[in-house]
Amino acid sequence: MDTPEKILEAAEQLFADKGFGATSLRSVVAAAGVNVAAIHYHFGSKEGLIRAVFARRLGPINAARIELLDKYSAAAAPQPVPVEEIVEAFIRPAFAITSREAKQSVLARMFGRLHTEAGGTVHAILLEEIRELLVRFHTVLRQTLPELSETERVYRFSFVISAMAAVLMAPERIAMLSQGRVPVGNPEATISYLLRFCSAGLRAPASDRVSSDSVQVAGGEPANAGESTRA
Amino acid sequence: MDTPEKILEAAEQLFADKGFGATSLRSVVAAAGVNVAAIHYHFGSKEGLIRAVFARRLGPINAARIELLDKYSAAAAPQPVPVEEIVEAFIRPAFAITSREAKQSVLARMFGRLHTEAGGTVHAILLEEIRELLVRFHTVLRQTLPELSETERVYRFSFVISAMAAVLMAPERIAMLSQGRVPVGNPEATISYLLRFCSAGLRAPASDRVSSDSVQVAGGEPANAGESTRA
DNA sequence: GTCTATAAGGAGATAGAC
DNA sequence: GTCTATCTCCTTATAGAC
Repeated sequence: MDTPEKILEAAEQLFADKGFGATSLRSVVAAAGVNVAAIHYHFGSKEGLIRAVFARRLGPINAARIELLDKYSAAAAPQPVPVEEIVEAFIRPAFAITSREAKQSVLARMFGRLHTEAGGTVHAILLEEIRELLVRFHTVLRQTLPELSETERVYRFSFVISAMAAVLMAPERIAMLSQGRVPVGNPEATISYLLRFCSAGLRAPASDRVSSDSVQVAGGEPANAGESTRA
Repeated sequence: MDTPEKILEAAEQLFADKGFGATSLRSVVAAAGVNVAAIHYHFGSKEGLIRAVFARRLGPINAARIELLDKYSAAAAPQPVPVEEIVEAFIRPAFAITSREAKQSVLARMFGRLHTEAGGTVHAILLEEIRELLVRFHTVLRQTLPELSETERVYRFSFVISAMAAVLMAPERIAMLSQGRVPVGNPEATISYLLRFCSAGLRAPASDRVSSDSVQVAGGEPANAGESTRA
């Protein structure tokens, strides 16, 4: 393993454990067994390192998301994609990378942190990377749930992201919430719980009246075609 | 306004904006217009300050949560409390404190941060303060949703907490997710969206088979009506 | 109680020898 | 490419005058 890779591995682990802001470059080089100057030589700055760590992982995950969504889209056409499949296409790839390797949940926790660590550089990096992805998912969701106002649809999908991100970031928090009574760590079970909860939540009857609210989106389809109150 | 209070106000604002770890005591004293040494004189340390900031706010919110839950509990007796009311009892008090004063969402964002800023001191402080509250809510939830396994029930309530915390912490993230198309800031609408989504999610058909896991509780509806098995 | 001054150390980043 | 040494800045915390 060459020096840049050693640094990336160590940084990933530390970012997952302590967060981006709280991880010092000095702790990274100590964990990687390389020199202090190596990070700046290879990545330029701390922000450059964070960016590189993500670039290595976020791409494949988002590609898998799009691939799954395309698959479900094709299978459902010309009907809208079922809610469950939209949610699964978004959630599963984020967990998939976890169960493959021994490192377990390091990646998952780092990505969870990416969603919850607000403000500043990190948030900007995330947004840059997933903007296109979100447009894609919202487009599909709009067809599946036309009875929701644009606003409520966006809120609901943000709830899905939040629930997923939180459980990715700190699976052990679940155990804490239950005073240790509940086992933790089975990714397949977690995915299943998330799918049930989020799908039902997305499909809940609309809260907004569908009226003046629907916002026209450039390049998107007209929102709120038929108004059906479906559970 | 005396010095300790000035410090608490300024700290609250900064913690909400930048997070606990990223807020330096120097920025707090600068914002409060007091001296560097004042914090240590009045609160002993940074951790002492964090603790004091929460002690001032978390108590009343959790008291309001319990009060609401008791009210709904009494109104429903001897039936289980409806899911919507359990969720509302948990969510509304966290937003209520927001809309009262001009400070707007400072408090809300700080509490959101409290939920999402994982690890270390802050998490320990939170857990200490809300342990009793969680036991109470889970007890009520167990009666309302006896068809869920204990594990799935705990997961689902953690999703509720996550969704709420995320929107409390960064309401502007919603706007970002939607490329700025969606307006933000109406607390009552946000509560309404959360209630719909979370209630439906909690009430979704069980994913787990109810076997050895479920803790038996008296007085529930039949379990697992129309269940389509999905991984 | 409040201030100035300062201690003691960690942060990110860089220059220059090898 | 990798190292040592160092710069500059910022952090928490404290000592002691007023």
